[in-house]
Amino acid sequence: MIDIKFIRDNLDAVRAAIHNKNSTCDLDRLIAVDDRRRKIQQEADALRAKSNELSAQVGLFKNPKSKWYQEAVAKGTSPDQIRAEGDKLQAESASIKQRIKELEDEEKVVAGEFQNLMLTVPQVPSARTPIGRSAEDNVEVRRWGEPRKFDFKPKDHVELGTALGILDIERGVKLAGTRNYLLRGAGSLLHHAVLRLAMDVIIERGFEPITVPILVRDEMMYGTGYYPGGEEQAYRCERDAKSLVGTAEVSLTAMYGDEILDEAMLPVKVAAVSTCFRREAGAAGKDTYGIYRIHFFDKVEQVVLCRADEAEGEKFHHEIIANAEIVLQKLELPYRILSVCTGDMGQGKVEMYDIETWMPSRNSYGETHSASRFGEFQARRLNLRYKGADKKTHFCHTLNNTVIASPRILIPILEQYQNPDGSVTVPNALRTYMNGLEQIGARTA
RNA sequence: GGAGAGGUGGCUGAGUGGCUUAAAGCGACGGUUUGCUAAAUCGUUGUACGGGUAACACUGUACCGGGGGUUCGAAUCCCCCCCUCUCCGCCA
Repeated sequence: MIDIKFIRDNLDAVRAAIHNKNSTCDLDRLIAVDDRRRKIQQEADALRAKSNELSAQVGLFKNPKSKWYQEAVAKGTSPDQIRAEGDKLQAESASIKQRIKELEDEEKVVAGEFQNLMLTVPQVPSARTPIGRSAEDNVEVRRWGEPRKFDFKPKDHVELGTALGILDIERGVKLAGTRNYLLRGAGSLLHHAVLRLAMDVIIERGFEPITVPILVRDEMMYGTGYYPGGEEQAYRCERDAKSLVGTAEVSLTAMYGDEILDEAMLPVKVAAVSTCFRREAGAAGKDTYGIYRIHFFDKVEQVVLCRADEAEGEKFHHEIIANAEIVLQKLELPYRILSVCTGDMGQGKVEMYDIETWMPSRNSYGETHSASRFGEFQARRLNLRYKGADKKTHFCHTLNNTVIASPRILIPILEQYQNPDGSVTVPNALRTYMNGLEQIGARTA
């Protein structure tokens, strides 16, 4: 959500954002509803003021203990006269109440529509964000590392993992349906090793590790911008009005919602490893092979809450991207960074970069990380604020990025590190997390 | 899951229908006093949305966990929900 005042003052910029982000937000309707909302408020406020005034008077007339009453009696006014006067005012008050009631009913309807429209207004993207319709218009920023050139016919991760007995998709599907899997033995160890490495890196970079709920109240989904619109993508537990998160970003970002932080607490840098649940509705038939697009996975996520300062937000954006790069570089996996275009970035984002890691079986880079900067979009929805040195409260700015998501990252690991005999060399950086294991499969001796 | 007790400003805590624009204290901020620290003393002290202004000032409304209701008038009475605590039961 962005500031209605900002919207009214920057109609052109918002209109452009709606167009460039392929948003269906009806800006004209929003402005019309807001106009009506303000009119109603003004009228109702005036009536309420009048009503309060009358009630105060009636109070004096009806309360024999009041100073006014006692003075009136002392002056010779009879209790009957006072009561009659009070009844008259009371009748007048009642008629005003009737009109207030009507206005309030309309206010409720209008405010509801206003809220719904406000939730659909996109954040204005940064000036350097490329304008485009879809993922095809994303712009590559830089690359690191060289994709491996194989002198034998490389296998894909499913062939490798199944033959090694570390990946069992069939039984995963038997248990839980399509897009499910089992990781076994060294596969499971590899999965945990990657997460441990990522946690160690992010902690070393100054982030507080936090264990968070992954089944959260729906309002956290609204607060972080996943709802409305993303309900189909999430597993909702309707009878509890809660949802399984698709990322720990939700819990980490909403953690301080409805609070006013001391500026000295900022920036808040937190990270969590959590299981992530995604229904992948609408993705039927897409990436059905292997463990690329699956219903559950584990992810180390990093979140920064900082002051409402554009430059500071940009600084932290670079920082959280660098954090993810450190992990990939430790794993010696080639990757590239994309500046995500307006049409592909999501309504709440100011700026977004994806990191794609080289996946031999796709003969291309595949998305493994996503780094977003939201400005105050999420903070406004979450009512997440801080008190600044200027004594005023401001909405925080929020950012987040993947540190590592597994098992998707196992795709490039298995495929890049495979050997001609079908074994897989364990990346150096992971060996300490796997009891020194150097190779999965064929004998090392 | 059962029974009970609660939820008031940054914090503690009064307030059971109208002299409450939420007492008092603490904290914070500002002034005075002071060789420094401490103490004393005086004052200020929330949020949101409107109106107003160049910006202040000023001003209206709402807010005592959330939402409804009763009433001319609700922190206070009624209903529903959420949360916390205590005891019991169950349990990794």
